[in-house]
Amino acid sequence: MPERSGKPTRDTYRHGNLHHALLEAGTELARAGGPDAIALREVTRRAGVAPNAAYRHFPNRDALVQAVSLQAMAELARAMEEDLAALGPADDPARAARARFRAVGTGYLRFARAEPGLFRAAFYVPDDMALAQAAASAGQGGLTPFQLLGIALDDLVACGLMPSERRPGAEFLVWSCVHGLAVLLIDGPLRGLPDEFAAPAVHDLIDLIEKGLRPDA
Amino acid sequence: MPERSGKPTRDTYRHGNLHHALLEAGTELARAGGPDAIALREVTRRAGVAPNAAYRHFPNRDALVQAVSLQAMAELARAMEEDLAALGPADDPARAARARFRAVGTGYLRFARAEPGLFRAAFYVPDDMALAQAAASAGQGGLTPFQLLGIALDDLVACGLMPSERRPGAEFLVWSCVHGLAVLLIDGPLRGLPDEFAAPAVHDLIDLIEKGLRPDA
DNA sequence: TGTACATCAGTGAACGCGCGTTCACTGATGTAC
DNA sequence: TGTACATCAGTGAACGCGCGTTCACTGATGTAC
Repeated sequence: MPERSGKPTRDTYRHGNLHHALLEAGTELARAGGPDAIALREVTRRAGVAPNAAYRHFPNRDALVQAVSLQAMAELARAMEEDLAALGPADDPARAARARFRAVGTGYLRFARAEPGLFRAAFYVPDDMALAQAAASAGQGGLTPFQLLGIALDDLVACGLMPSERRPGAEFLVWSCVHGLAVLLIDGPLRGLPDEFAAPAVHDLIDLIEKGLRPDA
Repeated sequence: MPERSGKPTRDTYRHGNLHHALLEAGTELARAGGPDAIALREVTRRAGVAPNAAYRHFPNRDALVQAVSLQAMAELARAMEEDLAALGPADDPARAARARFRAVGTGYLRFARAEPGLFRAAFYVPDDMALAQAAASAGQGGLTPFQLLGIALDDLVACGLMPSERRPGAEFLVWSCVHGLAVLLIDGPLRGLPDEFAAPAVHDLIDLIEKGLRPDA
């Protein structure tokens, strides 16, 4: 007759894979409430372990949050890769490049809306270096969201859909536009906007960006 | 020999204008640490008053935070109006419309970078209606940031710099782009980017938007 | 193959913190007579 | 003009909460002989 309390129980003294369990519980908390919702005590509670047991695996709360953040960033990359993978084969390379560029944007925004908590966690940046940490936040293809966008932009340039002199730093411009809509939709004044209004906004936004990147005439 | 403690003191029993003092202290806390940093107890401490005194003026913490948020939004509007006011008189109406449009964007981003805490507070949206509250967050001109942007867009349309069929909902697209850069610069991976890199990004971003809005050729 | 022992993952209890909120109160202020 | 009184802004003390982190510990595991 085990299971007499609602808490997870163990029959072994050692947990087995506590590190992984903590990460997993932290991710669930972030999924529900963003990075601020990751409380060490609650995480250990969910792993069925004393609060201080976490300190065997992470130096402090912030380290756990950062680990969850990296995992969330990788999930974001995976979502973008999914949208890319869903594209049919295309004959025209320019059409294909455009489609891939759009998929990068729609994947990003789809993930933000589907997993707002994880999305916010992905952008939890502690205090120090920011861009440097980009590695290790890759999807299964091994590429980070930032790299996926970079490749899509390179493709646009290669197909003449974007002048090469505008390429340097273009990631940041495009990223800004897409990220802004994501933030307004999940946290900001557009929070809770139903799909039938959000979807065209996403479409129109990517149109605008694409048009803004194109050669001048 | 007053002033024996560091705390603000009063010689009157009544505070005088506690409501205002609480708002002010809340704004200072938000300025330094965003909306989450607004703690009722700290606010009352700064006003030199018992913690529960706040309840004479706000039903709970959230109400105070919302009041600070509205004030911050008004400051944002004021910053945008400043950039607009700094424009010299222009002969060509199209040139003037473009300049005003750009000023709306640069004002927004200037405020975000100058007052990141207040900027974040301005976008504190509790749980319920979001866009509805827009009123009462106006600058001294009586216009909200959203309205300032709308007027700028109307001007672009009037000058033929934007097709009128793209006008509906265009606020949200433009807002997204600018807001995204703001967020990346103050909270996100571009946090702490020095001015000499941020300034051209702002410029290029507004270029991209403007170009994306223009008629097709 | 059996035993002694070091390792170190997890325990149990406690710390101090700051928070939001509620209670019954007090006493200065402004008004009505 | 002077006095009684209602109002209500601010007091003082306390509540329960959940948090991150530290301490000295225990006991299962895996290794060395």
